[in-house]
Amino acid sequence: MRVTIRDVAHAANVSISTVSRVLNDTCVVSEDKRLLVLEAAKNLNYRPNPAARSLLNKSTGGLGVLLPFVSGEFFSEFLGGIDEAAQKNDFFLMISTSHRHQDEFRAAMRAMDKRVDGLIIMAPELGAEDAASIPSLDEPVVFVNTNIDQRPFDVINFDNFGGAHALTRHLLELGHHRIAHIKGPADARDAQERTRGYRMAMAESGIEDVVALEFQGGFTQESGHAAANRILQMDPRPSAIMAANDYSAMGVLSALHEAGISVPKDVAVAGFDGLASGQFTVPPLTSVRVPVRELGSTAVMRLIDRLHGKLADTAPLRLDLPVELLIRESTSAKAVHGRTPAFE
Amino acid sequence: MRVTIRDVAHAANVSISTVSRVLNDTCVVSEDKRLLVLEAAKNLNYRPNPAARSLLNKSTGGLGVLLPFVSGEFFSEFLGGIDEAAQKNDFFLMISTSHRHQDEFRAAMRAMDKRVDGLIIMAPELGAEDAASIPSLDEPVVFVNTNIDQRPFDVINFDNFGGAHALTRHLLELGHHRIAHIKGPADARDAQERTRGYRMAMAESGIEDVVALEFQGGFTQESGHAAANRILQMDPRPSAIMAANDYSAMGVLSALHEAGISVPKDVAVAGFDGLASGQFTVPPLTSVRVPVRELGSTAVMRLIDRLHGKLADTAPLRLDLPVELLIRESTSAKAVHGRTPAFE
DNA sequence: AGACTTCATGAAAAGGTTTTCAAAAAAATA
DNA sequence: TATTTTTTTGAAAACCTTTTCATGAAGTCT
Repeated sequence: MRVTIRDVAHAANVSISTVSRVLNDTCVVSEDKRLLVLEAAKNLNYRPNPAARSLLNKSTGGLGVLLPFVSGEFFSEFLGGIDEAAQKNDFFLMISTSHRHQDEFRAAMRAMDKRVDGLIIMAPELGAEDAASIPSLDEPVVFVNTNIDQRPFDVINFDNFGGAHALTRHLLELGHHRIAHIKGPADARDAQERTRGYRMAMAESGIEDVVALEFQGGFTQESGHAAANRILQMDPRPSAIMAANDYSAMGVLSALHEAGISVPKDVAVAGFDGLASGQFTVPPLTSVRVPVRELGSTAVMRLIDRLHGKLADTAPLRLDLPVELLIRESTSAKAVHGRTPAFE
Repeated sequence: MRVTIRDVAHAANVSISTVSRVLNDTCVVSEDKRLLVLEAAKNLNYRPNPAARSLLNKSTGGLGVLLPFVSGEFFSEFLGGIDEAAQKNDFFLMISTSHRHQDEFRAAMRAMDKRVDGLIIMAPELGAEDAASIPSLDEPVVFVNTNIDQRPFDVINFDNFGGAHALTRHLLELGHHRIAHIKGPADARDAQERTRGYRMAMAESGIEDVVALEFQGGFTQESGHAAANRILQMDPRPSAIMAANDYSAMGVLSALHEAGISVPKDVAVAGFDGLASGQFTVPPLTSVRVPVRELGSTAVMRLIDRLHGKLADTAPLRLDLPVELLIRESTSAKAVHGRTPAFE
């Protein structure tokens, strides 16, 4: 933090206003002074102080991203989509994690406040009552993968319900009746939607007593592994397991393998998210591809449109991105001896 | 950007100095005024402007992270380690990607400049000549997974050479002689080190003509897949393939599977990085675990120590984090019918 | 009680930039 | 040439804090 605009002005023998004008080319300045300034700035390695600048501008050129975790394939792809879109539009990125905790969430909000021009928030665990108590910020916010109804925010989600419904139907059509379901974190809205899709499909097939088939999980391999072991102890053993996400499903595969149970011959397994690594499990995992990368880029574009005032009096967005059923060998016995799912 | 410290001062009927003192509790102020200020600030929902603050302080409370990509298991875990350590120390995080491009790298450097107190840079493709031309910043920098010699920066790397050497020896000890090697990006220093380890181990075994066994890859599944197909056309076919990272190795597995070649019976396969998803490939992938999460947290801690001036006149750090050989079924035939690698 | 120290408080400067406003210089018009 | 218009330039205000300095009040000591 050394060389300032004054130094450049002095070196070029002009006023600081002129330097500012040249560097932002905001006005016409005579060619000779222009060159003088440019050279002085270069020689001194002058780099404007963004703090001073944004104090006037009231804009930082940054976007804030608040999400539960930063690692894991799901969040990582999401960030990739965000990063790409942000970079293309010359915004820098500030990133914070909540770990699904209220207090970390609030702390992150506070930290982002006024350091960025807008926020993208993914907080699936955010309930209606929490939402009401969100500290109000001055920046526009786009919520993703979050159920926020009562506030005038843009919201972009996946069609979790539809995906889970289609996936459950797929299992039913394969002839499965006793389909166990490993749920996601109890307070995560996306997980709840998936469970809702499962229940609906089951109910439509006339299978009512579904609660006994549901097991609590936590979107992690560990929880999937543990739940699978409990499922294996049920007396009429379920012939299929639908996990709320791919990580849980991988834990299930691992537990079944340890127990010497063949997939999908003895038990079919399905996940949710369509992670790339699902292609490489044994057997490759049936899942529902959610366009998580696209979610990131769409959110950025929407946010930037808001920032540019293009959407000044547009109604808040409610968008559910479509999902896609990925049928692989963990459910579809016929495919077991076929080739690996397409490798692109 | 509405309510300022003036408004609070006015509401509490004190001077702005007093408000500042209360909010930062930097001096003693009488209890009655203190309460008045606190209440006014709360009522008005006052949140200090970080730009104004850092203009005085010359500190932002942020760390910048510059890395090739933000998605993918490797970078994702790295970010996880960084995030955890940064959050614990109350630093926010600014993140940029270079995509291995010089110009994006420079743009990111410029964007970070003065917006953060220090930088963590991962730029494996940065050569000696590039390093010399790094735009000089005022903030301290810790380089990770980057070969920078001639500058007084802290540098933390993995023992890529040692890991590759050990992995190659493992294959040699299994009786393989014709071990093909799929290299990483030509300009990536970490990839070069891995190739060096491979060559050294081969040479030590008296295998000299190693160049014919080397194939160019790019750290991606696609490149591994393509290279494997070329390897399969060699006349005395190699009995083992050592890829420069796990993603390439997964591409290899995929190509071998398509060609109906059994792993490890016909061809043994090994990767590098020890990604979690390597547990789930068919068969599970032998690899070298690099402590990438730890790399992130170590870098943060080192950087924060520098910021606090604790290392004022300490010599720049040169640290190679130890790596660990992970032997799984893709190389070790005996394990093929054993159980899945430990699931924790 | 007087001199001196401690304490709480406010005024003002500083930090680095952008931008408004006015002045000066140059060009154009009569 | 005198006057008006246009163009270029610099001075200063503004942005929002923190911090130094000075002031006045309160407390302490002989």
